[in-house]
Amino acid sequence: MVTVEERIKELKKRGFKMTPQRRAIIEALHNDHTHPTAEDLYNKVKRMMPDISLATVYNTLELLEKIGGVLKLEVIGGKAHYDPFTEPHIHLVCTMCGKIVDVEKPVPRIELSEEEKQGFRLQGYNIVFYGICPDCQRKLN
Amino acid sequence: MVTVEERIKELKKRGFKMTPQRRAIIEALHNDHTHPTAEDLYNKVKRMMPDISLATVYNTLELLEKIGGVLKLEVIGGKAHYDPFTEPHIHLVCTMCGKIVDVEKPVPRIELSEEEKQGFRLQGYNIVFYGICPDCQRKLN
DNA sequence: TTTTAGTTTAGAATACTTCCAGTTATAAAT
DNA sequence: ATTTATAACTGGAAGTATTCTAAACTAAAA
Repeated sequence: MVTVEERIKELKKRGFKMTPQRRAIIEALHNDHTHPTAEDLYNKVKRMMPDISLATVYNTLELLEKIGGVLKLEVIGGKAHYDPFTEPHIHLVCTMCGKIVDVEKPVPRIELSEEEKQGFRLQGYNIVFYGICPDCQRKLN
Repeated sequence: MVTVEERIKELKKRGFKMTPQRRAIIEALHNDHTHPTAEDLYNKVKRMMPDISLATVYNTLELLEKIGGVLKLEVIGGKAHYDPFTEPHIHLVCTMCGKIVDVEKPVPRIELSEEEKQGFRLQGYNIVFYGICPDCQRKLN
């Protein structure tokens, strides 16, 4: 797991300025394993930094995404979730409440032949499982 | 590949009414292998049926989704795409323009252990490859 | 036919995200 | 330390995609 300091070092190395807002957002993201949305992070950071803007959270997440510092998960119901753990891994998504958890399992290696690639220059792939989480199963009864 | 008539029969069997709008939307969807958005379908159907409403397209797609008659793909950039081919298959998505194509390859079987499921009741899984399509590669030069 | 319950329509409402203009702060240069 | 140039921040407006609403309409059953 990459640390907060490593992410910050990477940003500086690329010539971006370090600000208290960025540090707070990166820390909040790294201390949160629930795959928070931008708004979740905004609410967390606002407790320590009441004047921060939601736009700054979006800007910082976009910046992190560009340098490979966060995975943006656009899986269900219009709200993007962010994952600080950027190594390839499988996600498990609840189709009722949208909750996302990581699956601790080696990602199966899937290769596409040249024909299957259809001329695309491949960048990677995602595997997402769908299901109903324990909480929502309980609500069904 | 399931036909338009089979989809319509399925809707009737479940007690839904058949309307010219629904038929037109289902036909437009089945004749389109580009994974259209709701708006794409709206624009296509409007040529034959100028008074149709975008809301009807959304309603019909939601209805189809409920009976398993279409796959809703929420992969990139906020706009849902719809796929009339509902057998499990791999998708290839362009990260520059959002284009989606099907991959003709048997879907690898991936099993999760009880521990890996974390109490979820599984419903299925998706595999999505990301890359840059031939058109967008050309634009890069 | 008549009935009725489901469907369509247009536009309003909502939800998430991006954009914008003015202000402020960082980091480099002096 | 001070200055300076530029990047980043803020709050609110704007932009998209989708859902909601209420009135008018219509498919299908009686």
